[in-house]
Amino acid sequence: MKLQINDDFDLKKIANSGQCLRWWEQPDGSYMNPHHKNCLIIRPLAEENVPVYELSCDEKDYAEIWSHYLDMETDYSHVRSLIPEKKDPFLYSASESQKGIRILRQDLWETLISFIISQNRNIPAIKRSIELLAESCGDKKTAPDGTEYYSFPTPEAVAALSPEQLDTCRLGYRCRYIHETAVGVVNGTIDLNSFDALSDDECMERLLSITGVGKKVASCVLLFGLHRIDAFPIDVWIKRILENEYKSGYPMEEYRPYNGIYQQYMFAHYRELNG
DNA sequence: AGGCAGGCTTTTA
DNA sequence: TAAAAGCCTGCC
Repeated sequence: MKLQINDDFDLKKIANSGQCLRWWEQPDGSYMNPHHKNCLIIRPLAEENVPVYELSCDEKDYAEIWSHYLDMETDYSHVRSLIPEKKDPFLYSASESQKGIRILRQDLWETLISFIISQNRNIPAIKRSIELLAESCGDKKTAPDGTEYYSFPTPEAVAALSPEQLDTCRLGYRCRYIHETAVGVVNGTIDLNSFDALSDDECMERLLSITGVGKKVASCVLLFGLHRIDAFPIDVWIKRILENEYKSGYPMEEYRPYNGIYQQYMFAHYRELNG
């Protein structure tokens, strides 16, 4: 189907933002991304300067799955318009240069495992481990364009892996965290379905009780897996930003409930400048 | 109680 | 060789 998108929407910026580790750029400039049991291909069409895209799904699947996944309910240009240009020139210029990023509504389980894997590693290495894990126990699928890929493994599939099999995914010391988390989800110790009904703070508390999940990973899971858009992950880059650009403090209270979206602008902007 | 040092696997630049 | 979308353990 064809779709015109008038709000902020930049495929490349979303794919490179670091929130999604399985968006694959195709030779023709389109992007393919698996989600649950489905896979979507989005191809930009340059038609008379109108932001039109060709999606590999039909209207029904767009309405039921992909519109929500792409967070089309949120008006990002409005969220950007709330940034005080003169009072906070750094955030303002970050939001201008990174306009087009959206916070996807990704699967909670996949996000949890992906960000446990992410700790103390750079993005190419993270993506590699995730693909190895998918290949080792995900299901082989065929994308709408005929490409083969592996779905993100279920908790049951990961829990069933032997230590030797997990070790082939180059997870290093995170092997134990991944395995214990998968087992916890399977046996009900970790009830991912219960999170939606909880407050941000309650979600944070439960996430922190998982071995291998600290404050940073938990914040990423809140933001990317539970769509709590006020969550503010502080990684090495954000830490540098706070130290260098906000010596007199960052106005967290003032920016509620959009701290997570602003964090994404700053993260991507700073990495582009210094990474 | 809360903060800090040291260690951890592997990849990337 | 240092750094990488950090966390855990042990120690104070």
